[in-house]
Amino acid sequence: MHDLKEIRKDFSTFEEALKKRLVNIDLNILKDLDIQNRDLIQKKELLEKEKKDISKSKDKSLFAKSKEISRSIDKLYEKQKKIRSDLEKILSNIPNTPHVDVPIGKNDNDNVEVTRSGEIPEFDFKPMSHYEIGEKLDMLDFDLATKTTGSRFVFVKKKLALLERAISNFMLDIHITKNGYEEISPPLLASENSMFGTGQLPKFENDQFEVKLDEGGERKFLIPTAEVILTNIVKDRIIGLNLLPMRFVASTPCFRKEAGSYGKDTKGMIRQHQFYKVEMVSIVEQTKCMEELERMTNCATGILDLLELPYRKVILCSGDMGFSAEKTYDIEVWLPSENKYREISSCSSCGTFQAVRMKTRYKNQKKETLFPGTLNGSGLAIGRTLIAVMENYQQKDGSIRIPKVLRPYMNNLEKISVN
RNA sequence: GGAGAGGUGGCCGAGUGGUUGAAGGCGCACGCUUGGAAAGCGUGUAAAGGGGAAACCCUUUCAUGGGUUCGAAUCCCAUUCUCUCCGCCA
Repeated sequence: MHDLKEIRKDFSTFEEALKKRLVNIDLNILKDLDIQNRDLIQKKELLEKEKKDISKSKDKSLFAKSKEISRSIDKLYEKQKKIRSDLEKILSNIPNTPHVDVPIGKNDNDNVEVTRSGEIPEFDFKPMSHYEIGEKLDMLDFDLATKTTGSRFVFVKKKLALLERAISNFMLDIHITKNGYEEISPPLLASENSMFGTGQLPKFENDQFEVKLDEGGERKFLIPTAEVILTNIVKDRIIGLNLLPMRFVASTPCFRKEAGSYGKDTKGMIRQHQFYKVEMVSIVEQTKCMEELERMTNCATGILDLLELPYRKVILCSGDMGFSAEKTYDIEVWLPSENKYREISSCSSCGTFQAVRMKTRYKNQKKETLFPGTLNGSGLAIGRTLIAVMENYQQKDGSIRIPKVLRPYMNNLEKISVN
């Protein structure tokens, strides 16, 4: 969410920045409400002062008047409350503005490749897709998932399940021991308020799985990414400078409705309602976002380097970024069966956008209270890493070689084949 | 599910109708002390909103929302969250 005070300073610049995101929002309404709001606040405060003075004076002859003032204040307050909630409604639906580094564009066609890395494997046979490999090995079972649950779920079985677990543990270990992240095993449900904090709500409710706890309390949602729960660790808090930067990592299941992607990636486990992901989150001083974004992206690509998988790094254009992001790098891994790169990680700086929503602040050196920057990135999507390993390491006989770094996590298994 | 207790500043914790934004402690910052550190001593240290070029001023805030009152952290009601005990269960 944008800080109204900041927007107010320069409406036109803000409007320009928003245009880059191709959103159509009439800022005149916002401007107008803001003026009305402040006007009402001033009137109300004037009356409050008067009332306060009477109460302090303890002059009985003025008590009746004080009561009258109370009624006027109530009226003003009702009006102001309505306007403020209108303001907040508008503000909470405005996406973050793009950082100056971000290329202007409409959609993923306008994203810009930054680097490529790794060798694209060559096969002397036609490489199979991960689901062909998996089904032949009887280690991926989509039909079974359809039977027990429904579409867009999968059973991963036997050695492939072990491989999936190995990938998760391997990534976590690297981030914890080499990259300075604190390991967290978080709740998989998030409150409505937490979902608001990171920007999933109110705008993207259709993508979320809501869970009924029949408590009558606050609504709860299955996390679409651990970003939600890890970032909200600092919700409603003022953080001491000595605690920054904070870096958290968790490996969790993620749940998404994938509304609006009907017909997309229906085959295989590229796009599921449930998938595992290792997620990194950083909370940093607001001046250090770009620095941290580079660092975090390197943590993600570092995993692919170790797994010896070919990938490229892409910077998303203004029109393709997520709601809360100010700058995003996607990392795309090579998938032989599709003969193209597919997203395996997305690292974003949200600037102060989420901090404002979460009411997270920190004290800087000058003891000023400021909103920190928040960043999140996959390090990496586990399901898609599994796919990438299967496809890039596949052998003519339908077996899969195991990347060297994963073998210690799999009893030194070198190859997955039938039986 | 049954019974009870409680939500106060960055944190802990006093405070039961009138300068209480709120004692005390911890933490933090600065200064003194020291060869340097620790300890010790001294000083300072809430947030949000509004106004102002600024100094600064004003309003609000003791879980949330209502109520009583000229006046509420303090009294009443509702909601919510947390903790303890019992039951149930991984």
